[in-house]
Amino acid sequence: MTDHAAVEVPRRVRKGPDERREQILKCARALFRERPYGSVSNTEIAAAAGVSRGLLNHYFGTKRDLYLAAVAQMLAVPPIPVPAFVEGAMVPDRIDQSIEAWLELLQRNRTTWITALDMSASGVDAELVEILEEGRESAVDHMAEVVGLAPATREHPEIRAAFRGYSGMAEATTREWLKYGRLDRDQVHLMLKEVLLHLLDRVVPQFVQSGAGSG
Amino acid sequence: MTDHAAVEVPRRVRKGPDERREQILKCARALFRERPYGSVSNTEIAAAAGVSRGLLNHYFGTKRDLYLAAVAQMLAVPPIPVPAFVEGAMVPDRIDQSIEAWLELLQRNRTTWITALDMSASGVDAELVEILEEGRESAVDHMAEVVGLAPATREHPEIRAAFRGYSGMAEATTREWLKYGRLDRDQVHLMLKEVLLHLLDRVVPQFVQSGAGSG
DNA sequence: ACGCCTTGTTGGCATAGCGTCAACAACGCC
DNA sequence: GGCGTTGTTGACGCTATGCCAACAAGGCGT
Repeated sequence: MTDHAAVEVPRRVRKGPDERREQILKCARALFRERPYGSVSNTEIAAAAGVSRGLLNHYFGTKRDLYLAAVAQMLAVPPIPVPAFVEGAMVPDRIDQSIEAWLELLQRNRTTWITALDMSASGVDAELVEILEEGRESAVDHMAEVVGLAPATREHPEIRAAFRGYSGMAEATTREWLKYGRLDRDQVHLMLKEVLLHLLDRVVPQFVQSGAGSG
Repeated sequence: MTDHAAVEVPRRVRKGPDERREQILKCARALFRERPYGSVSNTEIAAAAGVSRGLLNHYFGTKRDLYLAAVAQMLAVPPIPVPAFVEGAMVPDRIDQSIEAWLELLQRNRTTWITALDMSASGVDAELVEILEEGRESAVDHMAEVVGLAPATREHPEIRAAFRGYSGMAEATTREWLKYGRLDRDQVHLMLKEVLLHLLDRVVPQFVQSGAGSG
């Protein structure tokens, strides 16, 4: 048996705010990943974190805020593709490499990405939509960079919008691949590459032409 | 003052189950369209319908079921594009007409479509994902019909999957158009048409070729 | 080493929302 | 006109959230 007058482990361990915050977020993520918003109670999260329920409100205010924080953290990792920007390479090659790198990243973060694709929220919340939109926005930025149209997107919002449409296809396609297994990686690659090249070749020029003098 | 022995308007009006059901659903739709699930209370829905709260549970069981029923009704309208199947017409023309009809339909049901988009964007629980998937599925069926690949999709699941990817782009693109106004209708039309034709021309053949002997 | 002060942490309270159920009443029928 | 059917209600129990005052762990000055 242990020394009865020894270490005296305190029943409450006091941690710094940031550390505690992260610990709670970690447990919240794990639970929200598994079950929809409404079915996860604050009590449950607190128990998982070994913490009292009131502490969640202390750190995050409301349950929804905790949820949003957790979601934002989940989305923080996957949707940022690697640069793969090779100076002087031809656009098709850059696209090819970039798609390849992106798919590789997704495959490695498979489960994370899948949950990111269909997240468990119950109900449609404007703030949540906002967070998701921000994730796509950065994806679009990267894409514009890769294809060398970053300057053009600043001048032509339509091009940005077109890329957002494209990334909608990218999401749907990777879902077919990773979640449902109805496409394989090569097929996804082919489709994304073909469509992007075609967009650059046929669609973007027309957008630039028709809306040239706008603003 | 009124005749004290006259019409005797009954304080409770008794309606047939179907009629009452529809009435409640109508109010529920209106509220769920405006605000997220968690912020709409059953009490509120009942009040809007001029009905007691318990009646909602009587007709729909749980609040979630009522919500799902309302969502299913909202989605029932838009994702079913009109046939526009003209016998003997060339595929590009059929696509053109079909897209045109689809966009027209969406424009008329603008708000409904936007909420549908937000729902699929912010994810939701498994059941709701299921409902949304069903909507996409029928959209894919229709698309296959229009482009004359209905038989091929039965034999080649990859083609179906490719169409699902495409409809992901269609959703994202129409969101840019109707929700954010960053594309106009003609641009959406152009993009959808170009990409679909390109898919049929370059991608589908390769899918058929490489996976031909499967099954 | 002792005690004070800061602040991380807790438990209980008040409130709101959901699902259930027995009682009530409107409408059809004999 | 009485009676049975059934649409409809209001209250009850339970759970979950947000709030708040009390508590205590760890640092700091003396």
